[in-house]
Amino acid sequence: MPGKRGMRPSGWGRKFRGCGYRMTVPRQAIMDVLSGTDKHLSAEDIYMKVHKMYPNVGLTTVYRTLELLTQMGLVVKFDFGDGRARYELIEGPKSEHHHHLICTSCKRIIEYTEFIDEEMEFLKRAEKGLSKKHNFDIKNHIIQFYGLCDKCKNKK
Amino acid sequence: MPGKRGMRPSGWGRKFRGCGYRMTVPRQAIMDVLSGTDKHLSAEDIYMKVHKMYPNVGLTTVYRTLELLTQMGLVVKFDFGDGRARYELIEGPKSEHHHHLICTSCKRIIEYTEFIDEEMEFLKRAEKGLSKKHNFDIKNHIIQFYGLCDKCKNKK
DNA sequence: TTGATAATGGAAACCATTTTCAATAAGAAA
DNA sequence: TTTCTTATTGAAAATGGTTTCCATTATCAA
Repeated sequence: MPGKRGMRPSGWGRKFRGCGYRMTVPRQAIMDVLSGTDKHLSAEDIYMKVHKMYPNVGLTTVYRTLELLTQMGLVVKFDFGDGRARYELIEGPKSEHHHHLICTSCKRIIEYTEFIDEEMEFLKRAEKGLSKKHNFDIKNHIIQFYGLCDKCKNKK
Repeated sequence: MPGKRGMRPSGWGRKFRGCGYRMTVPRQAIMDVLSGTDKHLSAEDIYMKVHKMYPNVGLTTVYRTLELLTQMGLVVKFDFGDGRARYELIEGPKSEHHHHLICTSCKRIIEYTEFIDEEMEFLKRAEKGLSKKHNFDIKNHIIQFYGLCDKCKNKK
């Protein structure tokens, strides 16, 4: 007889309730999708994946939930310049801390996970200083490099 | 009789032509606006400023020019999550290298210029390594910190 | 000065995201 | 377990920043 009386509350449920929100089927489904991928998904991507299991969950709810998660600091919202936002769980089991190179010519996105150690060192100091000076509670960050990818730099 | 035969070509004109583009009145006006501010302006902001001097320049042209400048690597395009992009000249006379803190609750943007020295050190190494490994020609970067500003962290 | 064509502007189209609102469901209280 | 308050939802419509279309104009090399 595992568990004490009904189902073990999902870790996410606790998190939602802790912030004063309710845990619902659509929200659970969206969390499942987000924590089951290591890619940066658009709202529509997530909607389609959720839709397979729960066809009655609407796109509107996906947007609303993503906004909520972003505000709660659980999700990062990226803009790669192609007109639709991408979302990533900040610390999923599959996720690895990474950043992006963005080609300003062909809009290609390259992920990289190198130099995270050096980055950490710099960020630790910067975050500490910025938190104090601006009285700002830093929860997350993004770093994006812009330039020309190997294909585009040799064109023209 | 200053200059040699007509006007000295604007530095920007040379830059445009060097990339195979023409220098035009709207483009010059947009460059003037961009290099005359130290703020991150939206396309509409720029359009309105240009409009005062050249009322016949259209918003479409502003968008097109900003896209061109971004591709040329002269301008950075920011997304602060409020539904409209912001643009900044990378090295204007008034501009100082800086980044942003973004409050995920009230969407407030705080600019900071501190820790640029430490940043430089980290970036120099990262850029060198990333350029080599991914054969990517890095021209620019953005760093954004997300979290709660002083007002929002004490709410609720 | 001329001519090829890049650039422009206004209107219409696009499309990701948000708003509206009546119906539903989560979960605290009884 | 049932009740009740109200947060949440879904579908459709609205929004609004950005792009596309296309006929006209302007740049600049020859």
